[in-house]
Amino acid sequence: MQSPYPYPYTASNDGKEIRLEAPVPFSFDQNLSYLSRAAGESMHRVLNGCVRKAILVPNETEAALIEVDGQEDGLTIRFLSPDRPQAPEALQAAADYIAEWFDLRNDLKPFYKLAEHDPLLQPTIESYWGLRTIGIPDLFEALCWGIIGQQINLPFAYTLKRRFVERYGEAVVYDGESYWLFPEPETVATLTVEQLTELQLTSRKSEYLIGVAGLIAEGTLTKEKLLAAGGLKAAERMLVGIRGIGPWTANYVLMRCLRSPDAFPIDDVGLHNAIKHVAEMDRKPTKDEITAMSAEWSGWEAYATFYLWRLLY
DNA sequence: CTCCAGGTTGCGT
DNA sequence: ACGCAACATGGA
Repeated sequence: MQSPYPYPYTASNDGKEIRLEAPVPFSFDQNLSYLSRAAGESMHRVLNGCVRKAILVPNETEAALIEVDGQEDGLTIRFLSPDRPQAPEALQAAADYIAEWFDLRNDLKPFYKLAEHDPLLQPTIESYWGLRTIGIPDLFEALCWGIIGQQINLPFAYTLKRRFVERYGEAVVYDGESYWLFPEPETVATLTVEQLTELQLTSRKSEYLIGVAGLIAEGTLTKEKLLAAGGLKAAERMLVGIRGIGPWTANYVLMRCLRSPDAFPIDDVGLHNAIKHVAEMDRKPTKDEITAMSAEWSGWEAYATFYLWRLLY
């Protein structure tokens, strides 16, 4: 795991738009298609071939609403709100957010090379050429989403997230639509279990969310500490030590937030179903079978998982 | 009605 | 270390 560098961008003359180059393989359409797939998603909105999302930028009290458009070789990010030229820090923050969101810092060519010769992955790289693991750059959001999604079906998980976000988050309103910011850990840390069970989260998940919020609010748990832990396994141990975070959630977060290409949520039932489907099995694979099938994915388990998920979701 | 969902904990062998 | 009930509710 490497520490992130400022992602390069070029700014337009009006100071409201930036352009990022994307490394090959990249397809904006594939990534937009992924972002469009979940009707219940509350953290972004796909409109007219673009995706809109509210983000926080440094030195501003007001959240920004950005619109991301793209082509085969890059992305364009426009500030819709506030509608004025942006400070360089805000432009850089948007560039870095998008680079994390679309995983522009990982070079996928080695994954494509190994996938070409892999019976399970070969069909996926043809169908989804240029798809990147769409991320969840905010650590608290990634952990909450992992916890909320534990052991329930995906549509219900989206419903619970929406209730949580719309109750405890803040919104930027634009064109009559609300664009939500994820609730702050400082806010969630002070909630009671009852305030979350009202939303139909289980009392256990409510405890987990409040606990994780506290760890992040007090600075005990940060992305920087996870990145500095000393590799994937050390970061995983750090996460699994937290109540409510098991191996699945830890690897899910390492994959979608810390951008570890070798994170591997091997217990994931969606992965099991995808393998059953693509390998034309009449039952789900055992853990040992998955270990055998994934032996050649070494270093790219996260991408293999994400591409296989795409077959089902 | 039954079974399964993008699992984890805590307690029992 | 490994097995297993409990958690709780929605959707097929």
